[in-house]
Amino acid sequence: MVGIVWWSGHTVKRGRSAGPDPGDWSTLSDWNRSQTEHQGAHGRSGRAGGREGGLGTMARNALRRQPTLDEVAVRAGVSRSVASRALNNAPHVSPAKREAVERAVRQLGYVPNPTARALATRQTGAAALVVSGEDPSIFADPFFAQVIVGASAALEEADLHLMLCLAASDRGRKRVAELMRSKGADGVMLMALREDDPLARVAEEAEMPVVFGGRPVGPAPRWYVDVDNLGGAREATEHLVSRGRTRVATLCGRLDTGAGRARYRGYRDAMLAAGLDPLPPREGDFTEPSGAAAMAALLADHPEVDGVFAANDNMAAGALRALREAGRQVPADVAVVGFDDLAVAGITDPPLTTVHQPIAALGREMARMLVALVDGQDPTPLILPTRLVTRASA
Amino acid sequence: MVGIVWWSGHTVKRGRSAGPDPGDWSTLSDWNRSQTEHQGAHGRSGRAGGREGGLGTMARNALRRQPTLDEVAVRAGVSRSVASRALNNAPHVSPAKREAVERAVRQLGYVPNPTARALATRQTGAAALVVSGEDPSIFADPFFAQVIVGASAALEEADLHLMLCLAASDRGRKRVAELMRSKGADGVMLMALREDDPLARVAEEAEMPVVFGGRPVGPAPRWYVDVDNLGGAREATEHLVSRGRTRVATLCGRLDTGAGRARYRGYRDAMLAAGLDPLPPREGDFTEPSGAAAMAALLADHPEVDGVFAANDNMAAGALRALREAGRQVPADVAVVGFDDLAVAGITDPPLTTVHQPIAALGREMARMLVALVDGQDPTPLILPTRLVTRASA
DNA sequence: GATGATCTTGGGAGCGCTCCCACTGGAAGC
DNA sequence: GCTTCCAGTGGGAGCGCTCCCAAGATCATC
Repeated sequence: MVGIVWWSGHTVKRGRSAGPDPGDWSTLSDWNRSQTEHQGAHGRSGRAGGREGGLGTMARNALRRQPTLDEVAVRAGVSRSVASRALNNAPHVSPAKREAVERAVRQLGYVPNPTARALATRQTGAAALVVSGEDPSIFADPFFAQVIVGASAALEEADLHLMLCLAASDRGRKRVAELMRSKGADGVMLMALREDDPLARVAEEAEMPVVFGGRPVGPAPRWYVDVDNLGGAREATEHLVSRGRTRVATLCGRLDTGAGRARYRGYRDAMLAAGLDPLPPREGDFTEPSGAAAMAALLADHPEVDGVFAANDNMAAGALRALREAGRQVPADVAVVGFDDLAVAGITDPPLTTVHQPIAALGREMARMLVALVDGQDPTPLILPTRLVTRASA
Repeated sequence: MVGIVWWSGHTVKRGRSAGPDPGDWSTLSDWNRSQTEHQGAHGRSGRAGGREGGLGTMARNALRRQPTLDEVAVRAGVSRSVASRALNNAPHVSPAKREAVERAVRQLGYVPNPTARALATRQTGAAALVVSGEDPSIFADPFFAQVIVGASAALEEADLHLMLCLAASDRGRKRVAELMRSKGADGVMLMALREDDPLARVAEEAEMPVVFGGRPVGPAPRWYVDVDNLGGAREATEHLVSRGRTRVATLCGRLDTGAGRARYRGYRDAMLAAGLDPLPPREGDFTEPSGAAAMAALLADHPEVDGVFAANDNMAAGALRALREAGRQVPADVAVVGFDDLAVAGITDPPLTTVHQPIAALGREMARMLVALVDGQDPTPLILPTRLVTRASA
């Protein structure tokens, strides 16, 4: 059996049958104690700290520690270099040794330590998805869940892990900034950035691969994936017009977001193209209550309205509720079109005609673009198509 | 200016004003090239690979590489040890030197390298949230988004990052297993595990802190956070009974999940306690369509039903739709109660009476429990209370 | 003023991996 | 037969940090 230096000067016998050695235990215990005392800036103490007086659990954990590549190499009768090459199936390894390494890996149950690998390669093997916004609950929108599903699948293909950062609080934003500056991830996907979000600048300064999800307001970033908000909104409005609606209004989303603005522009363009007067936008914040409020206000000011394009399904659902409460029939009196085609759209009464956007694809393409970027390629921005889904509301 | 060894035997001059040095550039370029050739098992090539012919960008990136703790120490005129202690505000550092280190950190824009720290401390600074299940789209349920919001906030307090793992595909499950075995995270939160999910065993074998979200079917794990499904379901059923409903059925969720089973049991208990006959459960899978289908089937077999407890809001929404299609009035003919109190519950027509469960709190408490575990404490399982929210449907 | 006790300090080993490089021996080319 | 080449190999430095330890500085105590 090989002797492995555990800490400076102390030796732990290894091998499956090696019995516990009191001397080593006390060493470990000392080490753990000092770990605990030296608790770092982040306020957590050492991992293996003194639960239930310690010896039993701690010693067991410590002795059964992960095998290292060195041990695999020894067992396979090769050098660490060869073992490493075999593991990463790199060239310059004879079939025999490759086989020996594989066997040793299996016997020892070896799993490479990703942290060590990350330190050596300067790649963390993780990509971060940052969702920015004041209110953490905006994230509760099922929209993000779908983005995540898509991104997760694409990252899985590239064998990257997904770190999720909800940059709502100041503290959260600071952590994201630090993550980027410290290169704690190989790349970042940035979503829902407001105008002048400082995180955009931090990302740039950190010179780290960044893909934007949704073109932010302002100058276009170099890499982004977006949905054809303009075209979708135009199509929605055209649909209302084609149904003979002439007094069509829009309940727009926050105009300091790219999507909110583009969807409003699409509405406006379509109205003008049809020779109709666009009504001034009613601004909401993409939530159901804001849609209901905007709709109520709209009805008060413009009772003659006969068609409504809402910036998303949540707001459309709110509009439907406000219309119901005002005694208007949908679509007979007022036709309503939403945007997103989330699950809600099928559940509302009446079911919502809405602009379908490929949300999971958005996530997937963001992730793929990021992977390409991390790989050193230079992908081009991408706009994903939308399509109108006709249901009962318009 | 200090000379820093870049790779073996080559030296790069450092400092803000150090001009580019052709010799070093070619070195870097060689290094990058070999990085690209040696692409590893994971199929991605070296990070800084040859985009746009290389020299410009690559050299700039490479030269402006992150300052290290050593450089901070040199600049502050102290040893690396002192710098490290100052940084982690550990004791045994004189105020003067502490100040000097802080200044150097500011001047250099130093950010500690989390990977190196992780390697040295054997703590990754990340916790994983694993969502298990065949279908990745189950994750699209807004439920998870809220769990994430809660967990994220709690992890933020402990300065841990959140890794999100959707263990849907075989590949995904394998990656999660490897993540656990390689200790790629300090702890894991496991959600939506089916009966006999192999990930549970892997987690145990990896001897890594694990908190279950929702008590899985089978023997209770040592650490879990759950919602009072039993009590909530009982309360929902009692509510229906108290409204004079006697032929009350349940549309239950998957009975191989802890929540599905507990909610069914709660219904059953309440019925028996009220001296009523529980109807055999109609099983769905927590989705809207499955709720509609189950409701339709129920109506076919038991047209006399006058009350329905659905295992969650999605299924309740489906039931509402099926009832509407069957021409039944809610709540006049059939009263409906859901479970979850998600956003849908307020949007359905009529709005849903439902059992509110503190989902964000579930995520938060899972994360807190995990942090405690990582800290070496031994927290006790937690059951969070539910409460009935009465709206129009029952 | 000598003897500890405590606080500060820097050196150095270690975390577990990757990758450069120098070296070997056999196949190919002349 | 001799170079030339290259697949195969192992040694060793390096990634950037933490933490042990021994030694020096400072202070209190008798």
